[in-house]
Amino acid sequence: MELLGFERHDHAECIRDGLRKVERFCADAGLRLTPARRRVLEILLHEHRAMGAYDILDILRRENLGSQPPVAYRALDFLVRHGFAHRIERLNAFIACAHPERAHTPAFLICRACDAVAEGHAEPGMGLMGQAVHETGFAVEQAVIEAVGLCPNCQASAA
Amino acid sequence: MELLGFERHDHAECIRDGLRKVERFCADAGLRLTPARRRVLEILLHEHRAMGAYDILDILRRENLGSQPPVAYRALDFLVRHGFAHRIERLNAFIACAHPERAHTPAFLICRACDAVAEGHAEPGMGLMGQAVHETGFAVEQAVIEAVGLCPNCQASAA
DNA sequence: TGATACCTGTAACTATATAACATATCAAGC
DNA sequence: GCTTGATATGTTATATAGTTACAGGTATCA
Repeated sequence: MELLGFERHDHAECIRDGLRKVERFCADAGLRLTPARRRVLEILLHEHRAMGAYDILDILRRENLGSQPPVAYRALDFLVRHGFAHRIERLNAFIACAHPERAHTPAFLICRACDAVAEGHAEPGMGLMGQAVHETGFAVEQAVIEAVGLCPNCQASAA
Repeated sequence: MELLGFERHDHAECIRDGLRKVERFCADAGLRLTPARRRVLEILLHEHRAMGAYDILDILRRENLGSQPPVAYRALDFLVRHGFAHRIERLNAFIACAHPERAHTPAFLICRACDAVAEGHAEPGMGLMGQAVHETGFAVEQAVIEAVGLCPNCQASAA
């Protein structure tokens, strides 16, 4: 499992890189990365945390990119559908994907103190669920794996 | 991983048994299983599926056990807090716990066709998340594991 | 250049969840 | 029994999250 999210990094480069990868992917796949969609992705990459649809909408509104909820939800739908962002069920929020270059089942570590979210990835049908799936014959199409707790930084602060 | 939910069973007995276990636990632990709480648990056991808070509230209303959202949410909070029910994040819904007798991390298999939900249990810190937790030092307090797909019955119907 | 598919704008609405505060009930110690 | 503190309930209002529906715009390609 690969992680990202609790460490410091060159964030400007990380945003540029994220955008570039998605632009590339869209160009190759014939997807339309329209201004609203691009801006929402940029916002998510920039904030680098899980954001509610209405938080995003507030920003879009200020920039005259739309004022009604569907604007945000449509852009988010697009990003999630194509794996450029993920929805965090536990938070009713969205976050840019940490490695959009390949398909994966994301697994999130959510810090309840600082709200940081780290994304790892898990093989579907592995570990925990693998056995259950095998026993019952359930056909998994999508998996939600989210852990809530304290990140290393907040554990240190608490102690 | 133990499963429950896609098979037929003696449901009347299953409700009685579920209630009895919780009554027993509350008596032992000095918890107050008040009429509203008891009734909500009974409803969840009876329906044997994930139900929204407002579905439950409708029933309570008909029975004069309360008419406003907090009535349902408080009862559900109590049940979830003590492990007698679980919240399914993916569905914004609640379901009676399949084995309230012992603490566990639930893992759900959610059928998108018939809405049945099967509950298994997972050791926290095992499998997928174990390695991530180890690598980062993240302290997991609670885990959400939910898979969406097709249950065996619905796969058969589809074919 | 017209058909088609896809994207956007906007109003209204539905669903889910919480805050706040007054009142009631319970259980323990005096 | 009475008081006290903790816990539970009733109720109004409000916050937050997400969808429907429909009119109109834009890109693409035959």
